[in-house]
Formats: sequence, structure tokens, C-alpha cells
Amino acid sequence: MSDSPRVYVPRPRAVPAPETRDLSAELNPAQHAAAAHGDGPLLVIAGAGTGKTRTLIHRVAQLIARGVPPERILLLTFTRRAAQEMLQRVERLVGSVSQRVHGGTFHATAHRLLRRYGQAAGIAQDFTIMDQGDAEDLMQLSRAALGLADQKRRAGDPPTKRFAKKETLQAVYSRHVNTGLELEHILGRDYPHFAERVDDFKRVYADYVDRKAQRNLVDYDDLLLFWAGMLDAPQLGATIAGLYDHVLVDEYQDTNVLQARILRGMTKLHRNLTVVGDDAQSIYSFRGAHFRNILDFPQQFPGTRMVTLEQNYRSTQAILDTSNELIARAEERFSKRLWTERAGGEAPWLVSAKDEGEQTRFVVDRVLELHEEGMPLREMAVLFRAGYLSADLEIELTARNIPYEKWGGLKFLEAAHVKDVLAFLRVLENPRDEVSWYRLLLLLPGVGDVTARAAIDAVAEAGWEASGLSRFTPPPKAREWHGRLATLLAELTRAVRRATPDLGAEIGMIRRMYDALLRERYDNAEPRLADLEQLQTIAAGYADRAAFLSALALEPPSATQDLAGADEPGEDDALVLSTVHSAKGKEWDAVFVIWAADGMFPLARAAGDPDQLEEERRLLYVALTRARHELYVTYPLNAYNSRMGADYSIDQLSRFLDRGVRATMQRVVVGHAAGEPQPAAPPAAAAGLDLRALLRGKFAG
DNA sequence: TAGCTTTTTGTTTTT
DNA sequence: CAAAAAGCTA
Repeated sequence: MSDSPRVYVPRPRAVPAPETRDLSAELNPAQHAAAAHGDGPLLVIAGAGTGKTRTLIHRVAQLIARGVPPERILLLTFTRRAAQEMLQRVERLVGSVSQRVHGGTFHATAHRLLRRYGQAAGIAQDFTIMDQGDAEDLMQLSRAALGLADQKRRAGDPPTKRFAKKETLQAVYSRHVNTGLELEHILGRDYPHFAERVDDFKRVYADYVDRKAQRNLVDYDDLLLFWAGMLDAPQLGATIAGLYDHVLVDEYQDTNVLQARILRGMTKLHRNLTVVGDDAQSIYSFRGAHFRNILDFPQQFPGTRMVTLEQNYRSTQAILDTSNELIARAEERFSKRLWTERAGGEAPWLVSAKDEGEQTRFVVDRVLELHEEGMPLREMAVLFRAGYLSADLEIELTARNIPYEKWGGLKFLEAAHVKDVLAFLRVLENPRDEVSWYRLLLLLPGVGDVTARAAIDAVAEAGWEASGLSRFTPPPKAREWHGRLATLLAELTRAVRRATPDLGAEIGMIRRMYDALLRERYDNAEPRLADLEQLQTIAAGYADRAAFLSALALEPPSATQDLAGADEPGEDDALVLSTVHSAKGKEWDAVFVIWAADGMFPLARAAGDPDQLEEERRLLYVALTRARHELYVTYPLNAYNSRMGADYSIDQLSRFLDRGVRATMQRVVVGHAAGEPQPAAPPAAAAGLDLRALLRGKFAG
């Protein structure tokens, strides 16, 4: 696309990574007050870049210094990335004792507790964790079992409304569990077209819950729900709450009422709860989070001490001016205005590009310029609203040989072929796992929905032994593959009994059968086979299958790219591409926010609902406040919109960047701006071509 | 009943 | 435009 594309050439780092900042440097008075707070509930309202994490880890350090045993401190965060970063930074501050601090996401912690104490609460110890996709698949089985999947319509009938898809069913269910709202309320508000069918939803959920129990499956929501449930039980609750003397929670604005309930239970013995968050950065309402949770914290925990952090250490004043201006228009929030001692700085750039190609070119060129000036690639990031918006950029980066790392977006584990192989492992691990059986059986040529169900019934008859499959008589068409599957499962089961199972070898055996199926099913087999190689390599690192499957559900590798680059030594400098959600809590010297066009940011589908629109605004705020020195906001004027119907559209700048916000920015236009003269067309005769004549000749007798 | 073809539908964000 | 659902055929 570029006339003479510059190709990236790795160069030595000219600038030391700024992560070497001295963590033990003095805290400011507000930070110190929070870190040194004694016992009892503490709420820290911390604006973007005000040293929130730093305050929290200093507090951990102080607690340890005060004599609190590290293993009696629980540090909870909302995302895996945040959890990892926090624990690393604690370690850098206080050294290896910090390894004894318990920490992780709510879900990972719930998982740990459930494996350890779940049996006392009626959860069989060898449960399998379902990720969202699995939960949807199971929901589909319930949906079909209740006859809600096929809604036949005779000719002439008015179009009957189809019942909710499995994704919707799962989303509503999850919302119900996480917010505690009645189904009637959720449907009436967010899915009015299904409001009439509450009873069908309830039937599906009753079946779903039942199925999970019988199959020994646990979904993400169950992890939290069971944790809360265990805490409610008198004996068990006291045991679990007694594990920790202090609980600290980061990003509290992104917790939901279920998580708040867990925290109440965990701290009922001592009320030593510290939460840190920023209502202006609440961006997880789709997970049932509501910033009301942080606003109401002082009421829920009487006697709360509140500390507000407003001094920003991250960004230049110019960047803060733009960010403040943007968030000032938010409807409801704790009022605070960020300030910094780092006066000046260059005003953020607002870049109008002719189209997506120009936007991409601008970003790549600017990235290379900054890099040549000495900024490591790792200190720059490109942020966007949704994973797929970086596709064009990724192509260009690859073409120009610029290393990058993508956060968020599609997961390695969501690839169909990876799920296929995992289904084999899961059946071995938990033979009652109906979702995996179903997936496995449908892979076999000659087996469809009906045969698969019959086979599962046969396995159920046999007391959910994998060997039950061999007693099932398949229809002739499916005989060959059924035999192969039965043999494979038998071999694997025997191998397991004989010796300590070698996961790598196990996957190898599975692949001897599966690779052929894969080649049949998918046209681009090679990259998929490469993914399986990767899976095999990762698996070999785990001693045991159960640990591997659980880790995969809770801590999935973020992308295929990740894995591919993981074992290449040397090159660790890479541009970061990230969804805004995955970028939360991070910061970079230079930040590019692309696709700041109305319809993309805010997303068109969020624009109808005032609450969602507010969340989109906060999301953009999160994006802007990631930048330390340089901030570029770009949008294409024209888009080849191959999405809905229309194939071409003219984009408007995001509505959030109104006149007041724009006044804090400097504008640039790149590409061929409107009004630029087009090259003159040569006269027809000169081209020696007459298209009409060509056409006429075609039909001349 | 499996597997193909046609129609319809609706695109986020993460554990 | 791609994926899922519905419809059709052998």
C-alpha cells in the first residue's frame, strides 16, 4: 500500500525501560495514608495514573512489615493480567516473602477454594470447568432437549419468533447470577422481544442447572456462586473466612454484587478489606459489574475510611486536559479532576485519515519514526474498541516485518480444532462431560445429532464409563470411525492405569486419529495442525491432565501469536496491540487510539442505551489515559463497510470528541483530503477504447 | 437421519 | 460476510 514501505530493522535499545522506577520512592500524603491505614474497611478512589497499584502494593508491604503473615493476605483482581502484574510488583518491592501472598483473579481463587473445600459442600472433587463456549454448548443441549431449538413453520404461517440462541441464553443466565436481578427484569429491559417467554427461559435454566450437576461440570458463574455459597454455610464459611486476615481488591469498580457478597463473607470476622478503584473507569457492566458497587461501599461497610488520589504521575498535562474534558461530560461519578506536576507536553493529535489504509499507514509510519528516535516498540501501543479492528494493521505490520503482540481478541482456545482435541482429554478426565462427548461424536463421519445422542445414552447406561461406547452399535455408515474412537479411548484409559500419564504422549495418540479428521473437515489444515503442535508442547509442561485443563479454562494463552512468539529467544521488543479492555491498568509512552469513528467508538449497538453509551465514554477515557507522553487519536473518513448491507460509508468522528474536547487537541489530515484534485481523465479517443462498442459487438448476430 | 443447500441473522469487551 | 438455523433430498 505504501510506495516504498520501510521495513523494520531491529536496533539496540537506546532508552532504558522505565519500569526501573524506584518503587520505594516516597509516597505522597494521600498514598501514604492509604498504605499505612491500620485495620478496618478502606476505600481508595484513585484516578487514572495516580499510583493506585503502587499504593496497593505498598500497603501489602506495610502489612507484612507489621507482622501479618504473607500467606494470610489475599490480593484479588479482576483480570489475569492485572493479577500477574501486581504480584510481580509486590515481589520487586518486598522480595521473595511476597510469594507467600495469595493472589489472583476472583475466578482463580474460587477455583482453588472449591477444589479444596468443595467436597464438604457437595461438589465432587474432579469437576471440570466449562468456559463460556462450553456453557453455551451445554445450554444448547438443554434448549434442544426441551424442543425449543426447532420451531417448524408451515407455509403461510406468520413468521414465528425464534427462541433465543444459546449465546443469549447463556448471557441472560450469567447476568442473572452475577447481578441477582430477576429474569423478568433482565428480559424486559434488555431483551423485550423475549419478555413473553420468561417461562421458557426458566425451563431451559432448570434443565441446564440439572445437567451441570449430573455431569459434574462447573461454569464460570458457579465458581463465584459456590464460593459465596460456601461462605454462607456456618461451619465451612468460618473456615474459609478464617484463612485470611486481610483482603485487598484492585479495580473494585468492576466487581458485581456477587463479588461484593463474597467479600463481605471473606471479611466478616475482621472487616479488614481494602478496595481500590475508579468509578470513571468502570467498563465491565456486561459482566454484571456496576460502579454503584464502589459508590455504595461506605454504606455496605460502615466505618469506611476513604482516601482520594488525584495527582497523576503518568501523563503530561496536555493529555490530562483532553482526558478530563472528555470525562467531565459523564453523567454520574465521584467528582475528581486529575492534575500533574508535569506541565506542558504536546497536545494530543486528532488524525483524520482518508480511509483505513491511510490510518494504518499513519500509525505504522509514526511508530517507526518514534522507534528511530529511540523509543522501544514495547513502549508504544495501539488501542481499539474491538479485536477485529486491528486486522488491517496486523497485515501491514507483518508485511513490514515489525514485531507485535496482540492482547485481547480471539483466543487460541476458541479455535474449533483446539476445542476438538481438548474434548478428547476432557472425556478421559470426566467421562460424564456430556458437552465433550457430543462434540467428539459429531466429529465422526456418519454420525449426526441423533446417533450422537444415542451413543451418549449408551455411555450413560454403562455408568459413564468411557468403555460404554464400545457397547453401542452404530449405524453402518459410522461403524468404522466409531470403532476407531472406541479403540483409542480404550488404549488411553489403559495407558493411564498403567503408568503416570504423559500428557504429550496422550495428545500424540489422540492426534493419530484426529489429524485425519481435521484434514477432512477444514480446508486450511496446516496452520491448524501447527496450533495442535503448540498445544502438545504446552501440555507437556503440565504433570497432570486435570491441572492442565483447569489452567486452560482459567488462564488461557491469549492468542496463537503469543504462543508462536513465546519460544523465540532474543526478540522481546514488540509493539503492543490491545483492546481497550485488555489495556486497563497499563501505560505506554506513546498511545494510538484507532477507529475513533462514531459506530465503532462508541459501537453502534451501544448508542441506543444511555447507560451503555456512558460506559463507552468511560472506555475511551481509559484508552486516552494510558498515554504518558504522546497520544494520537485516529479515524478514517471513508470505510469500505462490508458489514451490514451497505458496502461503503462515510464515517463521522466519534461523538465523544465534541468541540470542547477537540479544542484541547491538534488536528491533522493524512491521505488525500477532500478537494484534492483528481488526475484528469485522458480523452476517450486517446485510450483507443470504446467500451460500448465492445458490448455491442458481444451480442451482434 | 445425515449431510447438503438455502435462508436468516447480527457482529464487544473477559473470567 | 460469516455463521447458525432452517429446509430439502436421498
